[in-house]
Amino acid sequence: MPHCCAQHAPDNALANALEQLRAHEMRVTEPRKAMLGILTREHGPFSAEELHHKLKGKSCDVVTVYRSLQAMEEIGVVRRCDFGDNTYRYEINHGDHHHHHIVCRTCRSVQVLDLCAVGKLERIAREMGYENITHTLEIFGTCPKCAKKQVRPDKHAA
Amino acid sequence: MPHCCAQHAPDNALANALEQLRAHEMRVTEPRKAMLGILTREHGPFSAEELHHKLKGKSCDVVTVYRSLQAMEEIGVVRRCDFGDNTYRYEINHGDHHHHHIVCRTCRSVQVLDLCAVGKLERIAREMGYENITHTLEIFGTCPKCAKKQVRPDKHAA
DNA sequence: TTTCGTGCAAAACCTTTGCAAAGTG
DNA sequence: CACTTTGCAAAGGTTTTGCACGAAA
Repeated sequence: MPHCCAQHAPDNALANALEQLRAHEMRVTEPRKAMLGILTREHGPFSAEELHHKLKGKSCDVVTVYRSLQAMEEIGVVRRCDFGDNTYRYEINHGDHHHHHIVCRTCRSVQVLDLCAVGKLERIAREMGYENITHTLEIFGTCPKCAKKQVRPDKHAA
Repeated sequence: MPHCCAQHAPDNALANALEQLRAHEMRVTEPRKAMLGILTREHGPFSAEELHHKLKGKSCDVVTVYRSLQAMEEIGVVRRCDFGDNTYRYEINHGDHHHHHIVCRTCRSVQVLDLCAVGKLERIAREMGYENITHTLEIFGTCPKCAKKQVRPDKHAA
């Protein structure tokens, strides 16, 4: 997949992320570099388990993955997504240029929606005195494939 | 709190919800009536535990609360919110007229944002062939109160 | 009566925590 | 060297599952 702009090319994104760690007085460790390497190179949010699994060689404990993701989420290096299956997933946070997801209610497949229109809500929040504002937005639906083979489309439909 | 319109007055909302259960061939049981009574009368999303706690007298098992909420979410009677603390919370689903929340990153207080601007994204999803489309949108920030007494505002800031 | 919902108990699951050892700046 | 991060083991907490019983349509 070609990248929209230089800033989001894997290498730059990785360098950026590491820079953010330093800016927040966080240590740049092997596990963190490895995790961010994956998150900047591969696309699509991963759960802590999935990410840990991808670290095969230079493996570290799953706990470290959890802790790192949490720390990096707090400083905005990664973004946390909730796809409604009791498991949080993380993706690299490209700042302004972020997107959202459509999650199939049935097969849990994920597609990207490269558009965000939440500016109005964030502005209101800011006017209410909130700081460090972020948001999460996920869209759910039944994907075309699943809609077709649905046995009883109305039973579990909204 | 006065209600925006008759449709969202507690009694009507409750009747509506029960009607939706029947429309989906779901049984109208005591626990479900009680749960929906609370969800239509009291405001603010509740976790399964919280809801169960509010059922004191006509109590049922927590498991039933979990199962009912899940079932009612699937048919769109309630909406599930993720406030980033590993606990799902549910609120009655007023269909079109829904709102969103600002959650304080620090004290977890919640305020309502009575506005939704996700139409564009939902439209795109529909054009992609998705059906039964819904979404979740939560805004996070540090509330004014917490921003003031923050010891090291930059350490955990985005 | 047939199907769906509930209770109870137990499991599954993801995530967090404590503490000593190791690594980073 | 001071401070942060990691590993391991264990706990925590929420949510799910199985099965027999009870309730709704």
